[in-house]
Amino acid sequence: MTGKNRRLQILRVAMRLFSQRGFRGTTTKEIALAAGVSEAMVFRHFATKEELYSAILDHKACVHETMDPLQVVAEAVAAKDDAAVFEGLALDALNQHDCDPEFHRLLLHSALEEHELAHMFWEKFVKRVYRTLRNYIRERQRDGAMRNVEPLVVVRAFVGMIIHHSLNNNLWDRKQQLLKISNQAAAREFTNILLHGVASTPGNGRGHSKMTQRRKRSNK
Amino acid sequence: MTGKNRRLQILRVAMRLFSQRGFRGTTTKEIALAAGVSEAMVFRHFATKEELYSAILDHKACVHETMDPLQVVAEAVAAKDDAAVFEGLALDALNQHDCDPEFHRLLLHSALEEHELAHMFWEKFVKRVYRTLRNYIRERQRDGAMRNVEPLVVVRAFVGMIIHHSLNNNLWDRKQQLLKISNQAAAREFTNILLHGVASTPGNGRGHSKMTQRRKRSNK
DNA sequence: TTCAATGGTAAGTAAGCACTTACTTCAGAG
DNA sequence: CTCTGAAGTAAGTGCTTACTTACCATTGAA
Repeated sequence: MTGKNRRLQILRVAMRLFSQRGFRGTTTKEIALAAGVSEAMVFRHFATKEELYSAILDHKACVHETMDPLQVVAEAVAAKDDAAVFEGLALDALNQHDCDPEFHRLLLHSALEEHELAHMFWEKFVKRVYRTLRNYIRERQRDGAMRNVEPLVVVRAFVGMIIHHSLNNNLWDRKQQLLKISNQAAAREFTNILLHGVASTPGNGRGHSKMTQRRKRSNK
Repeated sequence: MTGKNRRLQILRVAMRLFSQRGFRGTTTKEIALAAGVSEAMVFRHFATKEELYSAILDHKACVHETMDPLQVVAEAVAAKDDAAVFEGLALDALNQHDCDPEFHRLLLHSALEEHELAHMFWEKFVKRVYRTLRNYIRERQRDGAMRNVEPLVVVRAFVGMIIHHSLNNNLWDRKQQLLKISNQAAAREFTNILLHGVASTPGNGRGHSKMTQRRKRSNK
């Protein structure tokens, strides 16, 4: 087997094991065994265990940091079709999580271990998602299509529903005993709740309702 | 120092360390050092490291499994004041997470490591929360105060917002750079989104009166 | 005074860990 | 055929880990 292929194979095996047992919970011996080579081979390709970990994270993260979060629903954004925007995003995220649950676990592990990946992921991916979605919501608020809630709160609520649902399905309740629902249906329902939840109330035109003004900066 | 006190002290120290670095990431030596005793002392009180871990989890879990999730908002439930019910629950949960972030981390670690605590917590606490809230929502749907969404989806959406917000604040973004908001405000906004999101639509039922009287008592 | 119970430790041990060394095998270029 | 370089390994090395042993020191009741 060529060096490059071997390297990639070790990387993949290690990723699987790290996501299952965490960084500290996985030994280099296990990785070597699972890859069908000797431990020395692992260290020929990656100087240290830490470097192997970083290589995985870099490899995974670079996929995320290049893409535009709203790209997948670009035309819905252009058409200002809120339902299509949010439902599309939700569905995409849920599907992504389903077909790559390892990454989610890896991220959690690294957040708990305070590895820099967690920070990187936050900075390069999460922040951008929040920013982009906030801008979209702001625009729709100016259009009078949504009430004047702090956009970031709306983003958090929406992301919360989705991430929590995924976390449930592939960490806590893998058999979905508590709630079994297709990704399509989940995306639709969550979007429904959110959009009704932030819709401008009837007769409130541009969203400067009593209700939204009443509750600004209530405590000091 | 008496045996009982020492035991408790070791337990607390260990909990702190486990929540910071995970089970495998924490050595018995570190625990002993942090408790100001020798390693042998740790093993006098807890036969194995695993037993120490279990003791912590049992100790923590027993608090949760005895209490009724809706008890904290019992009178709001009786009065069918939806806003007070959900806002109260949200606020209570957020405050709980704030004053005991260790438990949240411990839970995540144990879920990732597939320790039985995670399963226990799910069975004995989460399931009950879901069941109780579902029943409440069902009742309010029969009252005509909420539209006919699958109640468990509503619960998941609501729990998702809250848990995700807490997770953000004490795992990913401890400085709250992305979104800084008081627990009161967060509870209020999330509840607002949810209740508007599932409110019965105009002309669809008899439930508007509740909706309009929702916010008589202002925030403090 | 004695002595057993209690709270505590210093100094282990065996296994496991990340990482290294010194070696073999073998395909292809000259 | 010979030589080179890359793929691969067996068998370490030294350190860390969970856990143990054998011992010390104080206390308070008999």
